[in-house]
Amino acid sequence: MPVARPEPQEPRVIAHVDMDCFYVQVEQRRNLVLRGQPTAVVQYNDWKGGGLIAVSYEARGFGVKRSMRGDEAKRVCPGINLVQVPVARGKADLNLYRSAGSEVVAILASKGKCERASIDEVYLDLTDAAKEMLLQAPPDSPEEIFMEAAKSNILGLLSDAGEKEKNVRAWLCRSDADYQDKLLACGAIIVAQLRVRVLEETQFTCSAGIAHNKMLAKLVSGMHKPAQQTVVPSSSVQDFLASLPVKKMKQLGGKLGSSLQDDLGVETIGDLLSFTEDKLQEQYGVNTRTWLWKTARGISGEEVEDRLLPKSHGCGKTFPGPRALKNSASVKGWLDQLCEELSERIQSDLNQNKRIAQTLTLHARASKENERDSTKKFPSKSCPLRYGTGKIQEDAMKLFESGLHEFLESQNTGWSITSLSVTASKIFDIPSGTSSILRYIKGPSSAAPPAIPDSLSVPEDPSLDNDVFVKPIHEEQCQPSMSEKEDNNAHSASAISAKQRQANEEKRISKKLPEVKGTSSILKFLSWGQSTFHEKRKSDGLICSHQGPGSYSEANKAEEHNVPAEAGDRNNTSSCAEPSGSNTWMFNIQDIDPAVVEELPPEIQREIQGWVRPSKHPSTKRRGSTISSYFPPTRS
DNA sequence: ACGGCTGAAACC
DNA sequence: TGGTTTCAG
Repeated sequence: MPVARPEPQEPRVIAHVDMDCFYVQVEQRRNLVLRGQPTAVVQYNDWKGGGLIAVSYEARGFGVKRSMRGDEAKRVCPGINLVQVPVARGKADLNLYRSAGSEVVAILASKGKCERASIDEVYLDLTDAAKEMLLQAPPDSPEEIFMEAAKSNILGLLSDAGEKEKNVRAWLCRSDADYQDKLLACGAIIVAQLRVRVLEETQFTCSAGIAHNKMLAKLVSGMHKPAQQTVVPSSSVQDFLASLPVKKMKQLGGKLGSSLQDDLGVETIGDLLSFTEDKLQEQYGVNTRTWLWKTARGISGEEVEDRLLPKSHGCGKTFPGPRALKNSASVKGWLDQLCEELSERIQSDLNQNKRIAQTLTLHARASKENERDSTKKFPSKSCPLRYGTGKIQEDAMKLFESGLHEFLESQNTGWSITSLSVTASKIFDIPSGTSSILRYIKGPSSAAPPAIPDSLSVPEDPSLDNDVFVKPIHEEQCQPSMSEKEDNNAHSASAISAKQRQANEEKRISKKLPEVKGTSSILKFLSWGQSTFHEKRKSDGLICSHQGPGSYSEANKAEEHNVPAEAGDRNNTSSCAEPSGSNTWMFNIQDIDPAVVEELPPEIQREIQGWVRPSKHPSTKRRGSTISSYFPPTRS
């Protein structure tokens, strides 16, 4: 359900930039022969010619649509070029398009706050830049840029045939305009400039919408395509929305939009205006009602987030019909492939952007052998993410088994899996100055060395594959890791990540967030007597097993030693995949007593400082003896 | 037997 | 919270 946000009182200048048939453009840049030709990008050519995921404008002219099959597209447009998405590890590999998207983001982020909305879309908050331009009177922009801006489409600006560009020029610099329109005009010029730069530096064209909020900018960015931009002056909003079909509005393309049509007879956004809150009251919750009310009036307070990188990484594959997986071995095989890709991607994120993912989640779709249409769904499962391909594979398989067990409800029926996916989420920036901790996170085995002292290189260390105490590696021993230049899987240029990290760090401080939620790898530094703690699952909280002399088996023992919580202690712990028979306790990396830090090698001490802080974890409140020096009760 | 693969966000 | 659901492209 959409949620309305408070509207900033000051007028903003927001742009939404959308790449034109992006995957096609990426392929056309790789293979110039495809330029200007009817072209589509397709994945999996073996079944009915594969599914189209992007279509060039030439091909659209022939009636080729996204979500056609390759065969169908050939029928409609025999001359079409079908380019296949690269395949790696038996699945579509979108990295080529991801990094192309990053090229664009790096350019678009130069003029103001920039939010990566998807692989090929961004939002920009150009308010400051527009105000700045407005201070120079008259605004100075190169004629080349102004010419481009003059090609804008201005919503509500009536133009006699052939006079459009002249009228737009006039609109862009009319001196009697109100302040808001002047800001928008500057926004249009800035966006035109950015689009020219994108074209020059990447060879990609894009379209854009410029308005006072995200909703309106997004709404019009696709209105004139390709390679055009559209401006929404305040004065044209009412008329524009009045005739806009409800389904065109973002968030109303699905069930909510259908409900508005079917249940209330609302056909356009304008129709919504005649509905008072009372009438909507019977149908929808308060959030939806106020969102609808504001939306109908073109009001949207949603801010542009300062974020150039994705919040999660996922890889998945479907196994339709006869391809469904029916035994653990085949599931394991595919899961291994997916995890391999995921591991590679988060490793790139780590190396390039200094970000660590905390949670691994497994999703699957499944059906049971006999029950034709069991409504029962395969449950998602998650656990703390441990770096290293082998570990991810191992953990993912455990998550699968756990989910399968729950799915089957101890029935003895056969099953089949029709889709699998693994996702890495809860990604945090690593605070500057703590980067050497990364040496203890396993990197790609093919890693080549980077000799930069404070670099993020992650050396291969086979011992890290074992859940045992690992001695700190000295700087000299530091193996080189993958060079950043060779890392073509990377998500963004370091120029981006530096700027982004800076922004994130400021955000973190202002919000008083903890610097970093620790990665479980830190546990490797913590030993208790001759015991070793093994990281196990659960995101945020960690479930750890204890091995060594004097094993503790039951909750009461755990209590006695003030282990924060026994695994079954929390009502949702049962959803974790736990190794049967092992002793598991849950605690949080943030629960570590600062005293422990003193026992650690100085190098590590410095690293951990700032990571160790009181935990919010409710299950850590009990007080105990021995182990409390390691895992003190929370004060709070 | 399918649009496949991604991603974000709100709800409970 | 983690897990589910919705939406989008």
